Amino acid sequence: MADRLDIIFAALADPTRRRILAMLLEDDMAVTDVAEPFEMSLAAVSKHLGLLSRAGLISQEKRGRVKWCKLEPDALRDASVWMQGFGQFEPVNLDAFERFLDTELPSQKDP
Amino acid sequence: MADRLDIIFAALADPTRRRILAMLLEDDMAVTDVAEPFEMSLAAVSKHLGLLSRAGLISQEKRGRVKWCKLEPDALRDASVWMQGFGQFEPVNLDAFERFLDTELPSQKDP
DNA sequence: CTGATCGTCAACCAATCGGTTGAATATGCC
DNA sequence: GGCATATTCAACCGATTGGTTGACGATCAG
Repeated sequence: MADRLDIIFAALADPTRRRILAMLLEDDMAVTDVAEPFEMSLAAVSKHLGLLSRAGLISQEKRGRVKWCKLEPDALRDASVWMQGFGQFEPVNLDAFERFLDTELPSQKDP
Repeated sequence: MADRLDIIFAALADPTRRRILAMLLEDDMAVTDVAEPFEMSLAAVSKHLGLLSRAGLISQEKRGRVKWCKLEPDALRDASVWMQGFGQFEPVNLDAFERFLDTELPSQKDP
C-alpha cells in the first residue's frame, strides 16, 4: 500500500506533470486546454491529470462536457513539511520559484 | 534527458529511500549499517543508495573498505523551492517534521 | 436527429523499477 | 598468503510507467 508521500513525490517526478501544475497555478483549465501545449496525445495528458488527481494535487470537476482542473496546493503541504525538515531552508523565496518556472516551462522543445 | 528535479522527486518517491534519508539525518553511516534494518538484500539497499547519490541527496566516500554515506540536504533546496511556490506554506515547522518521522519510520514491520 | 467536441477506456508496447541471486572486486586481519 | 568483511556488478524477473492508437460514452450546436 503506497504511502501518501509515495504518490505525491512520484506525481512530481515527471516534467509534464510539474509543467501542468505550473500552468494551473495561473488559472483553472479544461483538460483539452491543458493538453494543447504538449506534444503528446490527449489521452496521455488525461492520464497525467488522473494521476495528479489521485495524488490530490489537483481536483477535477465536470461542468457540461468540459472537465475543469484546479490546483490543490494544500496537498503539497505534507511533502513540503517532510522536505523542509532536512534542510531548514530559509523561508519561502518566491523569486527563486519564479526562476524555476522560467527554466522549467520552456522544457518542451519546438520541433 | 531527465531533469534534476525529475531525479530528486523520483528518489523521494520510495519509502525505503525516504527512510534512509531520515536515518542519515542523525549521522553518517556505512552501507552495511544502512542496510541492516531493512528486510531486503544488501544489493538492493546499495542500489537505493546509488540512486540517492545520483540524485545528489547523499554523498558517498570510501574510507578503507567501508563506504560512508552522508546526507546532502542542500540537494533538496531546489525541490523545496519548487514546491513552496505552490502553497506559500508557513515557515519551517520542525514539529510537524518530527511527527512525520514518527509516522514514517516504523513503516517497516517486524516479522 | 446529426454531427462535432470533450474526455476516458482498453489494449498494446518499450523502458524503467524494485527486488532477487551469485559472482566479482577491494580491503583489512592474522 | 589466505580468509573474512564490505560493497558492487550482472543477469534475471515481475510489476509499473509513459506513451500510442482506436473505439466509446456524454454533451452541446444546428
